[in-house]
Amino acid sequence: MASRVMRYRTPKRMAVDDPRKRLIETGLDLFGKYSFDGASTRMLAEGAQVNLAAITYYFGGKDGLYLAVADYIVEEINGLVGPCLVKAREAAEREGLSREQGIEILCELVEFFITLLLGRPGPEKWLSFIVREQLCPTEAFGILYEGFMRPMYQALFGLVARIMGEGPEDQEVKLRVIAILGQIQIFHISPSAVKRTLGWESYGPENLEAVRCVVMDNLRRIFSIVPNCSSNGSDAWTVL
Amino acid sequence: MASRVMRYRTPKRMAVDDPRKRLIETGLDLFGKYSFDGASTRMLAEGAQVNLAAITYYFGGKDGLYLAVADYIVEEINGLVGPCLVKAREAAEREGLSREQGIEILCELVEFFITLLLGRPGPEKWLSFIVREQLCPTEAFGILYEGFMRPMYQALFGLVARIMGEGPEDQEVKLRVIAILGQIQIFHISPSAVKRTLGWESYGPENLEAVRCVVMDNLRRIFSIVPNCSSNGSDAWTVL
DNA sequence: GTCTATAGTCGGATAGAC
DNA sequence: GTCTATCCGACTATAGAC
Repeated sequence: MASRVMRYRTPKRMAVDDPRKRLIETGLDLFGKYSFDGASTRMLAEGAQVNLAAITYYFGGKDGLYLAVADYIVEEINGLVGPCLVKAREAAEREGLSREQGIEILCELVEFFITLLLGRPGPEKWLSFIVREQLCPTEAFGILYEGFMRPMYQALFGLVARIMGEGPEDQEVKLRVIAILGQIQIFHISPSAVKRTLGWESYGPENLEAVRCVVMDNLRRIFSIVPNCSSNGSDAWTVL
Repeated sequence: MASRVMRYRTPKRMAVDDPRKRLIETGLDLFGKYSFDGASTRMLAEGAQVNLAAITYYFGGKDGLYLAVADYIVEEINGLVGPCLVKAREAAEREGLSREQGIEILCELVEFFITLLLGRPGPEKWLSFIVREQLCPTEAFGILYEGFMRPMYQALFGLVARIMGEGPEDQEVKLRVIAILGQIQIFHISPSAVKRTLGWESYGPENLEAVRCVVMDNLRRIFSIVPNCSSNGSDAWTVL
């Protein structure tokens, strides 16, 4: 993949103590925490324990580092969820896939997302960065959207369309998928409110299990029956 | 209410052309769009069409304006959702409230939230401000949380606890409420991704109706039956 | 590749006229 | 209350030694 950051100095290998990598990971942390303007080059250099001038040397400037962080997020996410999406795409096109099988694969996928996002310390940082780009999109948003959002949505749309017996471009399918992702997303995006409300200090294993349990249960309920949700006011329910 | 902003210059009335009010509304807009650091005092003054020195004069500085915006958001939200929360609290304590009645009131409440947040141009600005405070809480987060989040959560917990036949402090009740709010929240927090994915230019009336339809349907499905979601792995379903 | 020193810009706050 | 002018600190970027 011809990454954008390659326009500047590129090392042979990305070693653990590579100043380039340290800068990107510090950028992910600080841009996410404090926003682009809130994270100064001095903070970034100090956090990565590199010299101030290294930012310009490696990335051409603060903007370049910011875009490199976006590239980094895309690579990390695709590395982790890529195999799952392949599975989802394969299922969506499989001949004779039953509704139950489809739901089961969707459940596995959602469960994977929950564990991935809440279970480890890293991914919470991605979310802050991504959310800020959603609120006020810059050039980095295009990298994120085309890099992992579009493929992820497409895979989920295809699978859920299959479950609901609709086309992957069906609007209700898309809205249903987005709503489900919203249930997961809120636990990352509103950690302060969630923790304060629930009296949690952090997302420990038992808290993660409680979230997983409720979201998965909601998911199964939502797909147990699918209605005709047309805007003509019809409330007919059809069992597929 | 003894608002924090009252520590500085206070006008007799909050007129439409009041520079104080213009600054607060501009602050809401620009802090939400560009973050605290991203919105400079010069941008704020120009946006509100007041002199640069007015910020210090009225609010003691940029920080004071920021906190005043938080106070303003709390007042606006409470003015709009306050009556609904009263209704929810009343229902939660009503003698002989049936499960169906409880669900109906919950649906009305959620429907109100959806229309409120997606139907008008104003509230989307609150969300950006609030989300930024969630990602990186400052003193303003306490104002927001105590001002409207806690009361709102409490009211919803009480109602849903009643529907589920649990106490308002039950963890599953809380998680269920948060997940439902997540379904609504994602449409505000990820407008860029949602619009791009759905090919929407904005949240017009017909789009709003589509979102409402799916979220309300999910809501009814989730509460049609309530399972024992204990962590011992039991998958028993109990109809209440 | 790494570092220091510094240039040039822009930020928030303030003094003081009106 | 409103405005102009200005101070001072912090910021990003760069030149150039090593």
